[in-house]
Amino acid sequence: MTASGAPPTLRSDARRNVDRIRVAAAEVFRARGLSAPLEDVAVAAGVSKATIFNRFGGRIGLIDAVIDDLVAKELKGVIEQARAVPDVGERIRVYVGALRELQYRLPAVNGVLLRQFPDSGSLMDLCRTGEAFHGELVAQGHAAGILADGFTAHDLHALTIDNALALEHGGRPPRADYDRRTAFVLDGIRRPA
Amino acid sequence: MTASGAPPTLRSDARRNVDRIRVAAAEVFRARGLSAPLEDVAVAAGVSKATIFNRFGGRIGLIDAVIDDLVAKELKGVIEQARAVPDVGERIRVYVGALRELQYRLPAVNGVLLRQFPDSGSLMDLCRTGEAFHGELVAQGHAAGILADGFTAHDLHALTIDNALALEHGGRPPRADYDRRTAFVLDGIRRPA
DNA sequence: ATGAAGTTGACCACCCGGGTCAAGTTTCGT
DNA sequence: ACGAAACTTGACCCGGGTGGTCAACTTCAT
Repeated sequence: MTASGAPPTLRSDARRNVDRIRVAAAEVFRARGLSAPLEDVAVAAGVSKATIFNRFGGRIGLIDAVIDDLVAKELKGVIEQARAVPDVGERIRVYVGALRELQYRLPAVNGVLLRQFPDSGSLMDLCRTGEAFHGELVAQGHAAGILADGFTAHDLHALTIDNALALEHGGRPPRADYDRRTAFVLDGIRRPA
Repeated sequence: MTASGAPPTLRSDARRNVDRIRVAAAEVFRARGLSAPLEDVAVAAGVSKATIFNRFGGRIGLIDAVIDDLVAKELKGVIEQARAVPDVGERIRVYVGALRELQYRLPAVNGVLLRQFPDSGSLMDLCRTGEAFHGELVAQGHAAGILADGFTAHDLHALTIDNALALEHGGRPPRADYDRRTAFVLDGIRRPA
């Protein structure tokens, strides 16, 4: 049942503001993570903070409204990209590399991985999707015998979490350093030849 | 020249409080890191927060007063322990393992590695000591040809920093998981056979 | 033009920790 | 024992950041 108490259509100015806020939130969250001050989103949208509360109910509502275009598409893209790789070893390398690249490029994704807003259903769903794929990938890796003994899906997840924390609280290292370290990480989790 | 404006000796109650605060600070910092509320240190010492300011001037002074017994000894111990290992590969493994163990066991050490209080000279000195040893170790590792190509002292430092951030902001994983991941880290930075 | 929808700036509450100060308490020399 | 200096303390202020609210004003739609 649809809520019947609210008017079915918004007034034109309200609709315009909703759109502006969505766009602004996407920009601000993209660049500075999901914890960026709502005040800044409001300024970027050219509205007042109160309007965000009026239209979205708060940060969670706003995240739910933009997470799909912001993070879900990119993250799912990385997973699909990896799934398309036929060789298991290469698949794991592609996935870890692409995910780390995404974490570097899109701070918002770290908010998802870190479950920064457990009250956001869409965020938690997305996080679970990622985690499920980790399970899949690690199972395939062990089946093919190319992962280090004892390496678990949990370990893979911890890898991404630790990287998210490092980026979030430690800042981004130069890209070259970051990529080099990605290679060390990958070497550490594969079975020694 | 010694400051002549201040009385050379403290009154007995003041001396007692200084000792109590030092002990309490060591305990609290040890268990909860160098950012633990001074209020908590005061309570543990059975004095008021203001007394800490009277006696130590603030957090920095307090850190300077306890860092040696708290962290410096342990950290230098790890370095000496590693230096005593004859084989280079083993030396690196011992050092990384022992340092990670220390980071897990003693949150205060992470505050040092993260340079949480740049105004504390003793803290910064200690941090530099560690960094210098990293340089030494990596140079030896490359000379012996047992480190991965392109691995730098900076990378080793980043490894410890990232781990510090993960422990600080992500909490401690079960010990078994942590140790297993230590092994993956080590495998990732050594030259493939 | 009018009333409802919508917006807004200013405001409140909260939490947290660093830091300060007047007033009260303890020590110590005489 | 007593007075002054040393010392401690609770209560206070501050800044910084965030979620959230509301009366008054503006804009839209009919």
